[in-house]
Amino acid sequence: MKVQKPKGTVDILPDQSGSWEKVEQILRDFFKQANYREIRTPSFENYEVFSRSSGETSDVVEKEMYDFNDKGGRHIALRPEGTAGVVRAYVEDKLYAPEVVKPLNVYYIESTFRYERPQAGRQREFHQIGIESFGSDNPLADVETIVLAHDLLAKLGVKNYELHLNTLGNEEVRQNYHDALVNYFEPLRDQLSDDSKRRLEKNPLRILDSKDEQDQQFLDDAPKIIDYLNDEAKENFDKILAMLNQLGIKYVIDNDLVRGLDYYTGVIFEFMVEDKSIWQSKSTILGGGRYNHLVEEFDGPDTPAVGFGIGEERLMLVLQKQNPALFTDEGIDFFITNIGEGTEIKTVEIARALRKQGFKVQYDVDQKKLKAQFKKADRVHAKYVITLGEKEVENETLNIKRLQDGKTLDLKFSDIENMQENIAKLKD
RNA sequence: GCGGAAUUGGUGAAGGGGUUAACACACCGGUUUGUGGAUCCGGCAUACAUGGGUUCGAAUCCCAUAUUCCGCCCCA
Repeated sequence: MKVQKPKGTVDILPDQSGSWEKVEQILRDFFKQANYREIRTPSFENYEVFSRSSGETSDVVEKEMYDFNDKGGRHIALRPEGTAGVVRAYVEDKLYAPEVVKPLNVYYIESTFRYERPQAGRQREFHQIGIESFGSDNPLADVETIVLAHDLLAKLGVKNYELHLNTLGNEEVRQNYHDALVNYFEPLRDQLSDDSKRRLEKNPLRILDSKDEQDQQFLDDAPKIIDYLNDEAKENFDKILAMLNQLGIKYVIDNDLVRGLDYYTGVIFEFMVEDKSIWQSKSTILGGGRYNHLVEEFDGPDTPAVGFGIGEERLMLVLQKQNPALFTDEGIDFFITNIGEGTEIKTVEIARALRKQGFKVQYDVDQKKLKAQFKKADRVHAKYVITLGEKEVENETLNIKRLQDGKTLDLKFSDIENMQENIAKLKD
């Protein structure tokens, strides 16, 4: 039977998985330092969880949802982004309960799915890393989220990133702006693309996102949200900007920034990376913002929230260029070669003793010739080779060779118990 | 969802209708058998993405399908 992975999926092979582990470990440690704890939610949800939260007219819902009917006739979708499932869990599992400390801070690292035409850096199954903070409407919560995003990228070694900021105001602002857009576009209806005609009904904000040439000509003169901010929204945005200034975090205000999902309500942001060796133009690797009504949308209590998501594949692509140290193979500490009658059990015993001390140790289960064992030791990048022959077993000696320079050292079996110290006797 | 290009062994690939599919790297074995990364010798695709078709004959031509890559849309 000929097997092939489904379109748009990838295998992360052992040569690559090590760097993924390292990156994820850095992320987990970082999140925990800020007291964000992990949340794990299902890979699939009822279709409505995503369609309602992301917006019926969003591209994600209109054409990228990986959905199907299961054997029980339920309309299911694989998650296209991380936030909706977390919000669903927040409501369903009653994390809004007073005994849960607020804000409730969570992070996730998970597979995400979009039914799209694959390309480099775009897959049907990919990985998203994100954080969400529930319960605070204070601008400091927005700042904390942005600061974490900023510091995380810095800690990972990402360079040349630029923080883009915009605000969608609050409910009143959105309503006024919505009306302004409708008033502006309605007379032009006949000249808009079919997509935008539909958007005009359902979500005029998304017309601004249109790349259709037919629509483009009208966008420049369309109302700008910045002109519709009321005092409260303006004050809120200004507070955020002021704090970022005081913290020395650089940003650019981007009035055209409209994120692809409909649930955002206040500040929205993207971290874009420019690296000509990867992408022609700037690419977003992290995006997020405030979404104050999603919890209510799912019949939970009025709960402000803010968060961000990172595309792990894109992050890895950038890190491969910008932080190659994460992609080196450190190899193992000891490779034990053995030759001669009755040496294999002692080999296993030594391996176990060394592993118990935390060393990475391997021996040749194929029991090939000594030369072949040495070759294998080279190939797995072993630092030291211990050679165990009948002579060594008899005399209880340990013959150690450092592959890097060929220097050798003879120890006793009893020295194994404290290898860290004894190996240091090998002089340079 | 639309447009374009590709697909030969573990890898990089040559070959553009004629019958042992070149070469290189990697790997395996040997180089007199207890010490690696060198040299030398030998081995390594009944097979050219899959399925049809044209032909006396196809990896080479045609069609379909699959996958990958590039661009658009959009995004992570």
